[in-house]
Amino acid sequence: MSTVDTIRRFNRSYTQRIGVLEESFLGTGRPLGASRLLFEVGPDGAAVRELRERLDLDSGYLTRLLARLADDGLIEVRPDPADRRRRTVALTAVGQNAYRELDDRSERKARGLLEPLTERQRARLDEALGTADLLIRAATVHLRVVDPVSGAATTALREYYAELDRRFPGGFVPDPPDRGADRFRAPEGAFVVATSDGVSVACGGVRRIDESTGEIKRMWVASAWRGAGLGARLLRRLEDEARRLGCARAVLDTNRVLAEAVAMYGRAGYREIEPYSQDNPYADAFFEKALG
Amino acid sequence: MSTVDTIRRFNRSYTQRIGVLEESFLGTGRPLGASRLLFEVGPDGAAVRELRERLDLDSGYLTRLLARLADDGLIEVRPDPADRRRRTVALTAVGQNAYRELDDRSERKARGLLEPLTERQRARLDEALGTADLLIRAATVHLRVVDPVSGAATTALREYYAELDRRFPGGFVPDPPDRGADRFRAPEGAFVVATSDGVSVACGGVRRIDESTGEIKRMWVASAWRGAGLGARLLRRLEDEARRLGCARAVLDTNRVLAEAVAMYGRAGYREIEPYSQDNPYADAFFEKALG
DNA sequence: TCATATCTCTGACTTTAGTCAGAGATCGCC
DNA sequence: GGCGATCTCTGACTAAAGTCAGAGATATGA
Repeated sequence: MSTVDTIRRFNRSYTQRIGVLEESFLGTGRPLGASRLLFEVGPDGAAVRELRERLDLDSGYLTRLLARLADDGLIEVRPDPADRRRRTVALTAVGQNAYRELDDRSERKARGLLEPLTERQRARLDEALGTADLLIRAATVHLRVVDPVSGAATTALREYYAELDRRFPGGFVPDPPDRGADRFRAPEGAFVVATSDGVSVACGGVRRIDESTGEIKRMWVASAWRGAGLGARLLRRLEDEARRLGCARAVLDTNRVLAEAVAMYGRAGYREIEPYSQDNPYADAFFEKALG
Repeated sequence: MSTVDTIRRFNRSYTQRIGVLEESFLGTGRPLGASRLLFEVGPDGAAVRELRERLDLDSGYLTRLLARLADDGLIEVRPDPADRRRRTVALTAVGQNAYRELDDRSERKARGLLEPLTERQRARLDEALGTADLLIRAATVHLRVVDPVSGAATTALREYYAELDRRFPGGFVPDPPDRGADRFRAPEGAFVVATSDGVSVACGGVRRIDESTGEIKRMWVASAWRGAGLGARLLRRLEDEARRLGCARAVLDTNRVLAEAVAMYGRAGYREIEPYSQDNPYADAFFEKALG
C-alpha cells in the first residue's frame, strides 16, 4: 500500500471517528460557523481581516456572523486605532466562558477517544500523531524568496543568531543586520524564508562569490521543526536559486558544533573541502557540491 | 504535552491542511452532500439502508439526495429482489465516471501533500499514519455481549478456527459451531464480540466452570488488528463478565504456538499453572489470574 | 487635495442541509 | 389473512451557509 493510500485510508477513519473539534462545536446552541468563529477569535482576540483569511469567509458573511456573536454579548468589535478601516475582535467575559466551554468539550472528546487505550497504546498514538503532525506541517510549509531585510527575514535571522550564540562555546556576535544584505538580493543572490501560518520557521541565503560559485549562508531551521526534511528542502531550493544565478557549484561553511547540519550536508551530496575563505571566524568546516 | 494535547494539535493541523476527501468533493458542480453520497455508493453499489446508517442521514433527506443523483443520470435505484421494501443503489456508466473523478481528485490531493517530502519522510509519515489509524480504529471498536450462535459470533469464530488450522502443525478441527454454546450464555457465561464498521474483528467467551472460577476461551483478534491493545481490552472485558458471574478467579488454556497470545496473558497479570483440565487436546499451556 | 485603494458593512438574494409527521408498500409471523 | 413491524417516499417546513453588488468610511501616494 502506497503512502497515498495510507493517507486516504487514514483520512477516512479520521473523519468518521474524530471530529474532535467539529463535533464539540455542535450542540452549544450556536451554529457550527459561529462556534468555529468564536474559537478562532480565541482568548487573545483577533483582527477581522485575519479571521476572514484564516476561515476563508466572504466579508459580508463574516460581518453578519460577528454581528450575531456581538448581539449575544460574546464579543466586542472595535476599530483598530492604528488604521480605523480595520476592526479588531475581542471576547467579552461571557465570550471567554463560551470559549472555555468549547475548549473543554474538545478536550473531553479527545479524552473519550483515548479512554479505551492502555498507557502503552496512548504513548504510541501520541508519538505517531506527533510525527504525522510535524511532517504534515513541514510538507505544507511555504518557501519563498524575500528581501533580506524584510520582516520575515530579520525575525528568522534573529532567532538563528540567538541559537548560534547559545551553541557556540564562545558565543556569537552577528554582523549588523543589513551588513552585506545586498549580496543576498537579485541579481547577486537570493534569500529564502519558510513560513507556516505566517511564522518564519526556516531561512537561508545564497550569494555568488565568483563566476560560477554560489555560497550558501545563514541556513537555519527552527528547533521544533527539525527532523522533517525541512532543511534538505530549503537547501534544494537554495541550490535552485544558485543555478538560476548561473552557478555550477555551491559551497558553504559551518561549524562542527552544529553536528546535525554537518550530517545533513553530507546526505545532500556535499563533500568536505579545504577552506575557501577566511572571512567567517566561526567556520571550521567547508563543503562543496557540483550543481548538475 | 499530554496525548490529549497532541490529538488536539494534530486535529488542528489536520483539518486546516488536509481535507483530502472533503475538499476533493467540492468544485464538482454538485453539493458536498451529493458527492459524499455518490462516493459512498461506490463502484459496487450499496443498499439505501446501509447508506443511511453509514452517513447518518434522515431517510427523507436521503431519498431526495438519491432522487437528485438519479435525475442527473448518475445512479439507478431499484428494489432489492429479496425484500421489495428495501432498495439498492448502483452507479450508471456516467456515475462510474463521476466516481472516478472524485477518486482521482482525492488521490491528486494526497499526492500534492506528499510532493515536498523526501522518500525518507514519506516513509515516516506512512508509518506514523498507519499506526495512528490502527490505534484510532482500535480505540473506537465497539465491544458487546452477543448470543454465542448469533451471526457476529459465528463469523468471528469461523475466522478464529481457520487461523488455528493454519497455525497448528497438525491443523485444527473445531467442535460443531453450537456445541457447548449454551455455556457462553447467561447465566453461565457470556460471549463478547468486537466490531468495527459492522465487521467482527475480535471475540472471546467466558464460562463458569465451578463456584468461583471462570474459564476464558475462544479469544481471537483479527490479524490486521493486532498490536493495538485490542486483545488486552477484550480480556479485561471478559474478566468483568466473569466477575459479574460471581467468579473470583479466571483461568484459560492456550497453545505455545500462539506466542503473542501467551505474551499478552503474561502482561495482563496471568501466571502459568498446572493443567486444570484434559478437555482441550490442543492446549499445552494453562494460566490463572485472581480477579480483584 | 484628489484620485485610488483598502476595509468593512448592508441589502437582497440562492443554495444546501436538515427536520418532522405521516402515507404507502411490503414483509414476517401468528 | 390479518397485524404489527420495517422500509422508503412525500409534503411542508426551518435554519444555516454562502454569494454578489455596491455603499460608506478611511488610508495612501502622487
